[in-house]
Amino acid sequence: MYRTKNCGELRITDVNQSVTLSGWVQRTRKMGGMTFVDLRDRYGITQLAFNEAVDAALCEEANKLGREFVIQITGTVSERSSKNAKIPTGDIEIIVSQLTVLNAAMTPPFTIEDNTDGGDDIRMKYRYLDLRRNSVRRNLELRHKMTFEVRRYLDEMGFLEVETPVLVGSTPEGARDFVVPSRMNPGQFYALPQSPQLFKQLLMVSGFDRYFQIVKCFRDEDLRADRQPEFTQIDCEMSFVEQEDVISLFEGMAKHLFKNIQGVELTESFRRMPWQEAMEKYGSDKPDLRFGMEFVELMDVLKGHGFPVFDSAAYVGGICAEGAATYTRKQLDALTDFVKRPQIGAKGMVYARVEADGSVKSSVDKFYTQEVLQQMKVAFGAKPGDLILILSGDDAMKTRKQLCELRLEVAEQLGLRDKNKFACLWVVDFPLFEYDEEAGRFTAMHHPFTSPKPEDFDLLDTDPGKVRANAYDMVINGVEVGGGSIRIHDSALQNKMFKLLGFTEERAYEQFGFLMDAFKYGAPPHGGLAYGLDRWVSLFAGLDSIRDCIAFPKNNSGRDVMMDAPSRLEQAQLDELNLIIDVKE
RNA sequence: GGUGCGUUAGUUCAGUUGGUUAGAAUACCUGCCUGUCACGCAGGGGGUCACGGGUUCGAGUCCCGUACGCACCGCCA
Repeated sequence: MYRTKNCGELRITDVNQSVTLSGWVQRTRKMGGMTFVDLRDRYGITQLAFNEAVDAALCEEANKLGREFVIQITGTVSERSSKNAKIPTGDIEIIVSQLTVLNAAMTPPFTIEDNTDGGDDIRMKYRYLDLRRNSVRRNLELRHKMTFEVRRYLDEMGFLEVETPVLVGSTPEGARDFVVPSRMNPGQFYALPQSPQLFKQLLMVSGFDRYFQIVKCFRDEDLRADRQPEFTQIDCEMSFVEQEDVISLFEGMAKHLFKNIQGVELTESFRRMPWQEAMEKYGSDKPDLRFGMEFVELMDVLKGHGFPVFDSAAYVGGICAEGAATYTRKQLDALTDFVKRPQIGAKGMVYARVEADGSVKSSVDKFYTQEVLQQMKVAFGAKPGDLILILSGDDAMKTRKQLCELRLEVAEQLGLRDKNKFACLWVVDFPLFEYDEEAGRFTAMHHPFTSPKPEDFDLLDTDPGKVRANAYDMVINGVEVGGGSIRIHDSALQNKMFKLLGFTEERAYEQFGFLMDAFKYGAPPHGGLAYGLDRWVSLFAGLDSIRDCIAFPKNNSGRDVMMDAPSRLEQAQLDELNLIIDVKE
């Protein structure tokens, strides 16, 4: 037997027990005739003690142990003469009588400690060593706990977990597909699913009623800190439901997770915000509501006073940062540079500070009377000590997005984006379509199976851009953790959608014929939602990147640097797949 | 496809105005040390300054290009 106890469970009450432990050598400390070894496994650290005076040969063996050696020991649990209050096993140590080296280890390229000396790159290359560290291991434990609680909740609610295929057909809409060549069908390819969307809708037609799946999804798009090419969704679908039913059940799941994972009891209903309002007040469809700083539109107040930038603008708006009048010129210049970065693209930034006497001092004082500036102050409800920041531009939507970036940056600087605080909301009433300038046509904002709101049906023919969808996103702290919609279950309406999206009838049938056929055989009204597991775990763990809660993530270029994938194929393999590679070097 | 930042010891980084032998911390090795737990003390080894080109009497340092990494924009129904 390799072990009778693990390295995290022995306590003072276990003294005098004989135990066998196995694990990794975290560190050895030689103190003359005494040698201490910290033995680690995933449960904790237990100190081993060797005494030269008692067994010189054994002590000599212990002195030869290197970091990360895998060893097995047998000994007696003993009370320490000097205890370590910092670790749970700190009251005891093992007086070792037997030591076996199960496997020696090379010196690891970085230290396996909470505060490792390793950078991201090297940690990813030796991810199996990185995973030995507490911080990374804890993230995976949290992930496990979350999927466990999700299954518990959904099972209680009568949901059935059904697996759907990973080798599916490619569809042109949406993100790029990862494709897999078919050996048995020369020249043909499978795609990896971007989501099990069609399958879960078909399961509703099949009468499965309440389905879920914790499932890998694949999108061949550029990566970000919160985007991996393969990621995990908690994918759900329900029959005979309206938007309200879906929202209420999955708000319940969110609350279940908050309670059982975070220990936070959320009693109030999540706030609902129409998409239109989110865009106007926060310049984003996923606003961070941990703090205020709502946009205030200033067209009426500031236009027509001779400041050319504002006079010619399509949008003038600002935010009020409470108590930020202490910002120095240098800090304000830095903020101006921030919004002028190419990624954000603002032309400039105007600031106005409310002085102790209530007067307003602005960077564009010469254009405005104190009276106008006071009107502005009133519009924000600003107090002495507050700082007003204003952006303007020719494109209202773009300017709002710039103001959104500024709002988040200022909040970050003021410490308002507290990782231990959570602000949950539903963004609802998304537009059904958005206009794609490049393609010169409407595309589905959510996906082509999303149903329009019945009261907007008439607009489908007259003004598609104004049609609102039965779609909803759950947003926590500015992170879109999930989203869904009530689907179309009527083949005529689905046909109409495809037509509006620029599909010919033949093309629509070729791509989605099976779905339209299915709708003709008795499809129940249905709808659902998918949560992004990786993002949600990151949120709960306070991580900056979803990579930290994925055991073996891809790097920025979509590579697995550990196994060095993707890689070239052997010619024989290419031949078998009927593939000719033509890479332009 | 684009923008910004970065690449120096096993690792994390510093390296001034371009100037002699490129440093620190940590890790590693050796010795000392009987209650350490980030042990301590003494000593030691360890460098293709990412790669290619250019400027210069002289380049880790300046310029151009390439590769790689990170963040972001586009993209992500």
